[in-house]
Amino acid sequence: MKITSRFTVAVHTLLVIYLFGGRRKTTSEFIADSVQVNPVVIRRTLLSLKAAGMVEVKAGSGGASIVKDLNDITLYDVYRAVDSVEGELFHFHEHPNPDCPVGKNIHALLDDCLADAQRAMENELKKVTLASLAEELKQKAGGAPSA
Amino acid sequence: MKITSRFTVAVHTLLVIYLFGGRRKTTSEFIADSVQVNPVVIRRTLLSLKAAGMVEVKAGSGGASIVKDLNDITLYDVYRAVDSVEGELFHFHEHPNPDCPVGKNIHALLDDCLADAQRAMENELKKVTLASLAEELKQKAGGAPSA
DNA sequence: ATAGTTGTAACCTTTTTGATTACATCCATA
DNA sequence: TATGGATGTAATCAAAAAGGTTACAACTAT
Repeated sequence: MKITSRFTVAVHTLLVIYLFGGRRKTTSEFIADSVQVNPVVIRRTLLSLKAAGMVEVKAGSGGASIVKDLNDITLYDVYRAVDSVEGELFHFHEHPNPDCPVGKNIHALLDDCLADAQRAMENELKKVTLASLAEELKQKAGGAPSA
Repeated sequence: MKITSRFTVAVHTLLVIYLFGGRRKTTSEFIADSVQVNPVVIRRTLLSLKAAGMVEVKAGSGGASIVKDLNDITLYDVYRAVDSVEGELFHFHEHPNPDCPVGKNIHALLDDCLADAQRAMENELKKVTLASLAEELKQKAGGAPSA
């Protein structure tokens, strides 16, 4: 199975707000047009990012803005903010037979390994800040985006 | 989202065959009783493990046996054998708007990071051999399992 | 007041998993 | 060589999760 696209949608959302913030009113509809999903999906994403203290959303008048230093937001933070993985990454079969020596011990045998693997993945996400992505984006997109 | 339990089921299956091989006929039903899933699920698992060259299954008479040195089987090999993750671990939103500087570049920005994260997770799985798990299992289960 | 937005519930569809049933095929052996 | 126990595999089913979509109340700048 794959990790939900909420994660990449959320990163995309932050980058749109960053790049267009100030020059445009970054409404859910505007962002949705860049991500190409339903505006409600973006609103839900913004709620998560707001709960994580990354953005602020103007209720009636519209528009989102970033309220945390992008140097202090890693991909891992975004990944967590939108609950990309609920608890454990690996899905265990739930009722191994406790009357079998394998069934009785399989959890003890695997839990640590699997947790290590998950942690290794998450630690990679911690290495990347939104600031570095934003910087790279600016270079790729050229100094003055127009779309 | 979570990675399919096929993975932990497959590891469990191999360990049952290892621990009881020789003393019992490890049929799909016997293994299913330890894992606590439907025997057909085990048969499908065994087909995957067979295709990966890890086990041999006696068609008519029944029973599976391990045909590869457990030192040469890592958790990663099992993970691959049962297609735990099909391609990319992270699910990307599929149609970002190419007319937006963010939509146009989001893939280029994230693909490497996400691939690194996935690779880090998989590399952890490569560190663990079935032989080490089997050894640990023997210790935990005591020298002479009876169930 | 109004027009444009957000917050949020409700519902639907699609996809994926795994459970289950069913049965043809296979094979050791009695 | 008939048979009983297994496997291989297709066909369904149901449950869970993710997104898409509609709808609308509440909010706010003007």
